[in-house]
Amino acid sequence: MKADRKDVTRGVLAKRSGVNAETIRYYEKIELMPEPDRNSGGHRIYEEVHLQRLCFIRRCREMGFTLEEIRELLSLVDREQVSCEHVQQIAQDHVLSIRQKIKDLQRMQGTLRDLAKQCSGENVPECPIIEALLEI
Amino acid sequence: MKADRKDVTRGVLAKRSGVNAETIRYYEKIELMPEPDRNSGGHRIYEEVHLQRLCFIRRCREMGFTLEEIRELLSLVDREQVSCEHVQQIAQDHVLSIRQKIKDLQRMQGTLRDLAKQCSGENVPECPIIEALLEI
DNA sequence: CCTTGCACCTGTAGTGACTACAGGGTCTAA
DNA sequence: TTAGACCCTGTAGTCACTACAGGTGCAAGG
Repeated sequence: MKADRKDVTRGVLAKRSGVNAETIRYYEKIELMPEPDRNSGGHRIYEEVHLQRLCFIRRCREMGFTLEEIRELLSLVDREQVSCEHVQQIAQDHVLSIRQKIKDLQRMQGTLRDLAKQCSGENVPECPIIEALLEI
Repeated sequence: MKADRKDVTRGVLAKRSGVNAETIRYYEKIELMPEPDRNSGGHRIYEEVHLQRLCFIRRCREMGFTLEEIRELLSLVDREQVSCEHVQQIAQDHVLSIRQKIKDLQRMQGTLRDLAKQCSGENVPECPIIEALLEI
């Protein structure tokens, strides 16, 4: 297979998918992406199916799914055994964990704001934030 | 220095501070915690000041500060150059990054709920969540 | 005094999800 | 033809821990 100027190389796939080129190699290594064909020079040449799969992964990552969760979703797709029931279970679990993270962050924000309220913010050498944090 | 049943060993410090015993060793290695004295058998023996510092670190971690941010806060304390101005700047930056994280998570949650709404959740072999994620 | 068993010691490797590098080879446009 | 952009490989680094292996110290019970 000779090189062709229209070949989708790793860099091109990276740009089209919005996934870093090194990350694509990483996904291949951990077997989240299949090995593509190579041209005569050993360069990876991708097909449309790779782009679709990579975009799927990117979107899932944007929604905070872990790679293992994505692996599970992809295995349903690969085995053509997608069922609403199963997918919705995974999605629901994920929503719950997001909700917990939001709660945790809101608590942090609250505590930090309470502390900052006691603090003048002026250039004085005694800070109530530090004092509070140092109390045993 | 002989061993003493009242000595604060690493395990005792771990319990009192709520920080994992291995983590204490890690904090020492990265020079966030100072090296304590050792008894004749080579075991670490901690003082009150270590407990205070470790609790400070734990509280900061609970508020989501990175170890590098904590290092900065601690260096102010160590140099006795705490100023409200500086501390409040660090705290404010941190509040902003927390707020951004909350926003990101809320967006995720929204998208995921929109997707899930289109999904019956029944045991059917075509899931609109997957379909949507697969679209290029 | 001796033994048992827990806590401690050290250094190192693993986690997740990448990212960056070194030291080479390939490809393309001027 | 050649410069330089891209690609190849394997490996090491990131963050904040956590877990392990293989050995030593210590306190309490018999």
